[in-house]
Amino acid sequence: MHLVKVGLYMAQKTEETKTKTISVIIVEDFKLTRVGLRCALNANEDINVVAEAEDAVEGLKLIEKHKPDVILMDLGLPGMNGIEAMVKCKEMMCDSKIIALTSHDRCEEVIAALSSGASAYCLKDIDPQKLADVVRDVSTGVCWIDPMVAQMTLNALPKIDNIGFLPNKSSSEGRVPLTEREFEVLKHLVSGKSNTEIAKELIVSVHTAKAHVCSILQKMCVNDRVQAAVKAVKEGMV
Amino acid sequence: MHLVKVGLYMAQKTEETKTKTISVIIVEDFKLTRVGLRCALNANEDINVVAEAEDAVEGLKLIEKHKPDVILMDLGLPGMNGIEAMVKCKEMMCDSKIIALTSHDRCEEVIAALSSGASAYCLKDIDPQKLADVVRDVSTGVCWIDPMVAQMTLNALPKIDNIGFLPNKSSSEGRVPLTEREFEVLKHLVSGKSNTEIAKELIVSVHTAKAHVCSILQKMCVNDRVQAAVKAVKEGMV
DNA sequence: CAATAAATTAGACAATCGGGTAATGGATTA
DNA sequence: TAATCCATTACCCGATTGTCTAATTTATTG
Repeated sequence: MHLVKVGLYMAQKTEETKTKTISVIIVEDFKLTRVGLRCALNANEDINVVAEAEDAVEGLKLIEKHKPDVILMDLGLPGMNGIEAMVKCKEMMCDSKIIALTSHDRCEEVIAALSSGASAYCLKDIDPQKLADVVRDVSTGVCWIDPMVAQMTLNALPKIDNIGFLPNKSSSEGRVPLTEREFEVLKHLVSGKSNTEIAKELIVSVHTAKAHVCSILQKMCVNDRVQAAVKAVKEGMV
Repeated sequence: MHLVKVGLYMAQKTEETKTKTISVIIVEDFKLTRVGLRCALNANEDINVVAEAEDAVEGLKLIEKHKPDVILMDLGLPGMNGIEAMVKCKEMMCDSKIIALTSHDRCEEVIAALSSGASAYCLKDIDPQKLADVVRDVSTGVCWIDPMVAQMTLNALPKIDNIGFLPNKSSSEGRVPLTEREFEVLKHLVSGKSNTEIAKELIVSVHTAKAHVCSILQKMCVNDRVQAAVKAVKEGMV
């Protein structure tokens, strides 16, 4: 019975998600931990540790070079800490998902990490195989938070008055989705670039950039790029 | 390979928490969805759906009676909605972990659910086997959030000043604080108002508004109002 | 009291923005 | 095949933006 289940699960995995391996970069100062992480992850054939760094500066270089799917980031690094590194990472328009890894469970550290770009928070005593699962989850965009700190994270969320919460209203109804290209433009827009700069980045004319921005504004139902940027940030579109 | 992993994981579990199977209660108004959920979960021998309810009132009774490990709670219930039910659930000192289940991806709904007692947020198009994984995860206390809404949730977390995190850096050193008036202007700026509109709101001339904006940009070390707005939102200044 | 900072106003200027309209080629779909 | 959507480019035009210099008034602080 159990065998059947696992079999089914693997078969399903193979068809859907496991078409390519997940590339991972490890940023961790302790050599021993680094080796342990690498071994634990590389034991999974769908996960591939492509590089390792022992400090944030080196890590950022490797991240920019390899553009991995997932980054395992230790928070307690010498020099630039993991949180600063994550912020820098986001600034360089990096799409990699970040797993914050630490042995601490201080509330501020958890919140700081998650609000600075981490998609997951793991304590270092995590089961190695579980970590592999988290890597897979996070690579698809899931937010995963260790049991030890999950509650304090949830408590930190702003309480929303649930009056006026209407189950009837369908949200994404009249919403026109942005095209891929428009999303690219939106990212640059959010980073504060002018149309000219966006055009330069995407190697198109200013007219094209303007056309995309115009279209974005209409689809997002906003009047100017500031509103678009704020809405994008608040709704987590970028 | 996979078998070994499952074996190890279960062995570990057995010592700690999983001496018995995970009991689950489903609260969902659509009969068809209810059947689907039950089948998907009961196909796993370590998960046992002990009861089902089609509305919140009935659900709460069953929860009090069975005290399940995990509750699958639909948010769009008739009468008392899922969020109210979760609040009531916490009030009755219930230790069950709650998975919020919905097809909506509205930001307020997500935050409301997670801040009202849910440990996980799943969209209904989740893979059935994945849902079983989430049930296992959540039963150990993990916080799990669907990729579709993960980013917006993380963005809702309060931003913590991450400088000063390390013993090295002295925290808000070279930072010039905004004046009260400038904060007012910033708020309007973030809401996407033009200088003219800001001036009208504050009953000052456009020149004044512009002067404030100019000063804000310099103090925040950004080049334009878009960057200022994004930074303000990201750092939770507004 | 004097000095400093903040808020206010003004004029001017180059650059950018947002909204039109319109055309072309490529890809996908009906 | 025709229709549709997307990306691209172009031009025009009025409105807006960001920076500059410069001046006045009002608090606040030493």
